Amino acid sequence: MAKPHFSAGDFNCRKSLGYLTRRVQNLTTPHAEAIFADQDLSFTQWISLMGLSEGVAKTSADLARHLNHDAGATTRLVDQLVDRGWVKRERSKEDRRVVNLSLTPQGRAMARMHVPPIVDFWNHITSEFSAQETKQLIALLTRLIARLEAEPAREPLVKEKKGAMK
Amino acid sequence: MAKPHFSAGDFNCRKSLGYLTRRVQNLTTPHAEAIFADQDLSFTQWISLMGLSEGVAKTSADLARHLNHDAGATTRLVDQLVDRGWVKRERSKEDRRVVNLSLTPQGRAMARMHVPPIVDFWNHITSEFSAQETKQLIALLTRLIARLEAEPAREPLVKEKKGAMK
DNA sequence: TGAAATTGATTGCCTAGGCAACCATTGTCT
DNA sequence: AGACAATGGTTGCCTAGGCAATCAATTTCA
Repeated sequence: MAKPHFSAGDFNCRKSLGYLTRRVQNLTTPHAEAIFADQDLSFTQWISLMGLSEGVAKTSADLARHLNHDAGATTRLVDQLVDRGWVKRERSKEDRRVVNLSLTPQGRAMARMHVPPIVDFWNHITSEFSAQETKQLIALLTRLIARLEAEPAREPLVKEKKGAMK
Repeated sequence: MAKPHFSAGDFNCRKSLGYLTRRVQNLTTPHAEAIFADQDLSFTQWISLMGLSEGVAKTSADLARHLNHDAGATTRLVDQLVDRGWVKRERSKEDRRVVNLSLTPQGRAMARMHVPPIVDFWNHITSEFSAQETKQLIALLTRLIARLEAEPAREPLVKEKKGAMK
């Protein structure tokens, strides 16, 4: 194992991956949400449709993991998508616990329709990056994700907090 | 302006920066929160203390921008930090609208105390990265952030959504 | 085989955070 | 100076999402 890259002693958030990735998220999300502000679907809903569209998720549980949402929240999210006729629920034949989700033609159209403004935004933001740099960034993030996915998602073992929340 | 890096036609979320950065966030946040699960402060509270500690934020409005939170939510967040004796509010002399925030010694200790486990986590995750690669990733993210900060945070101009939310 | 643990999904309940209205203060433009 | 816009902060209200309990189905393992 190589020398660690970060040390607590001279910690500087501006050089920490946690801070930087979070900051990217905090800066981009408002722009993405603005794109959906006058549409009849939210950014989160669009992400869900895209997740189904691209095969990243096939069930509610997939979607929950994908969005890092609670299972309950995801059920309600899917409810909305079903209500609007964008998603279809179908009890699985192989494993009767799972409910398979699929996009309706309208859902598919709704997902695809909002891709261009998002792509435009990112092209705008990365306009000063070279092709090489963009590629590098994508590759590094992909490796980081692979490493994180290998890491067991540890759940909060101790439910009680130290101090009373009151 | 160079050739754009992304196109809507052959969109693939696994190669999109929005998807990748969001995924990093979704995968890391649970780990970070697990670190605070048995403590008497939350991850968000710790981030706030760190923001004050590192001078990234000096006021409630700063903190709101920093966390990408609503001003109201931030007021209540600060309330909690003040109640616990970690943060002090002080009306500014120069601009009597602003309330300057500062860490108490306890607040400073609380912030610093939780740095090591976070750093350990990131060292663990990046253990297979070379020093060069880590540096590169940090540099690219930093440039991305600079570009995003230059971009005006567009607010939702049209308040009404297209379809009735009901 | 059968008991226990695991997983998927749903629901009720509760909290963190978004939205809007509000006031005070400051900056800007004429 | 005075009107108007912009900013900082607080509060009430509401919603999205977290937690826990529950049930059904499946897997694991003694």
